[in-house]
Amino acid sequence: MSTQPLAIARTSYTPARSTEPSASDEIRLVGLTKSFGRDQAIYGEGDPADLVYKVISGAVRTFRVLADGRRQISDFYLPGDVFGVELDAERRSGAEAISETVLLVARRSVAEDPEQGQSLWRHALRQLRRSQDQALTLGRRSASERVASFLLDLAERLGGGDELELPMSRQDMADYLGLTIETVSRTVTQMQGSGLIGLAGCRHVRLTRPGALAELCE
Amino acid sequence: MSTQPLAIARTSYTPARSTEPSASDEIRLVGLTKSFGRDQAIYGEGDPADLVYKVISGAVRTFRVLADGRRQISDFYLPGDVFGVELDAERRSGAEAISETVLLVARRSVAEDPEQGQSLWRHALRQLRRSQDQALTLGRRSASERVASFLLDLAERLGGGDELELPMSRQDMADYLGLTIETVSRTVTQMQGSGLIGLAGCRHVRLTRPGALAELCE
DNA sequence: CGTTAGCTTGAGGTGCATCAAGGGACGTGG
DNA sequence: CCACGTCCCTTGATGCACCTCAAGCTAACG
Repeated sequence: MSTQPLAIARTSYTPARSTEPSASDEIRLVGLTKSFGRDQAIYGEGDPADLVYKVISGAVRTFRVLADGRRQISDFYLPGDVFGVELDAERRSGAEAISETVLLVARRSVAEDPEQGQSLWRHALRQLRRSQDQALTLGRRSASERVASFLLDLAERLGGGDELELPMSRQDMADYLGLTIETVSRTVTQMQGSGLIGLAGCRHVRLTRPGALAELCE
Repeated sequence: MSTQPLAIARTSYTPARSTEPSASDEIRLVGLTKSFGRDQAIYGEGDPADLVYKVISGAVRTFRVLADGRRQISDFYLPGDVFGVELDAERRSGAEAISETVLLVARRSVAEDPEQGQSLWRHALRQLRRSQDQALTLGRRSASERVASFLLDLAERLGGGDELELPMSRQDMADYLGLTIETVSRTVTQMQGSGLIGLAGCRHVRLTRPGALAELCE
């Protein structure tokens, strides 16, 4: 749980607007901004799905849990990413802030506006592609292959450099990759040992041999 | 490979039209029908993605393969299902007929027609939901839980009865569930032994205790 | 009635999970 | 400024679920 008491979500009453250039693929959202503390729930499974979100700052995880508590993280959302678009009226997964996070909140109808053109189904297809990539990883890759593909994907999403700050804990990585926290930790340590990556604190990673990492993923 | 020499795809030059009632969720396609033999490729990874398909009869698998041949089946498509809608101009996965199959083939632009309204993004979101379900299964469920959820899902898609004919081989099931063929076979045999299912030939399954199967999946 | 492709079954190995301690960083209070 | 607690990460020892390797078996088909 959070080290600080969970903040009540703070809603800014200054109307905000998504600032991205309106490339055809960008979903334009208009709404309010809202802040969330670490580990704070944004919505839960079964909640009404009448809002959509765009990450302004921070990071978000969406996830499903089985009855006995096993958790699978569906995806992580970083600044600029849109999440919360659902097929039905109810949430099929939960969403939580990973760290102190600011979101742009819009009514679902804004995203579904026909004015948006192709952007909504292109968004859905991008999500689908990511989910299918994840399924390939979960179904057919070894632990080190999973971690390698995760680091490469994250590095690219965070700007493409060879140095990155992990926004999430080892437990989150494990629940995304279908592993245990111990296996993730051991795998990262081994990668450091074999010179594939460098660590400066457990959250700061440098990809020293990105080519070798990519080979691991084929 | 196929027992019979792979048939050249037979194209019917009778214009055909998808016959479903135009519920808001149905993608209406107009095109030609085309037949494929067992294990025949419909398209391969990297092919131009300018066509979309609807299954008229038979069954289809889409899949990705790693460099060393490991294969992950993304999904199976049954009569009435639409597949082949892609984000980019190139296929990111391959598609093959599982058995003798007839498809309705349409230009991609037909599916992307704004006239279709919400049906396209609703289709993409349904696919996404299925893929996320699969990710939960691959990441967090045991072999018997995987097989149980697979059988329940398939039974529902095939009409909801408690008796079903598996359209695919054990190998296909294994590659969808992230297991080996041996583990799938053993699991099915055990389920028969414990009275959860009945088998009449390896392709014909009766769900004798669907409730118990559902409990396995939580 | 032989051939073959796919399924099942068995024996043994292994990659990752589980269980259990130890760090190390950070914040809090004395 | 240092003692102390807490949370998270790491490391070690052991176990097991599933994989691998290797035969058999069954059914469909020529």
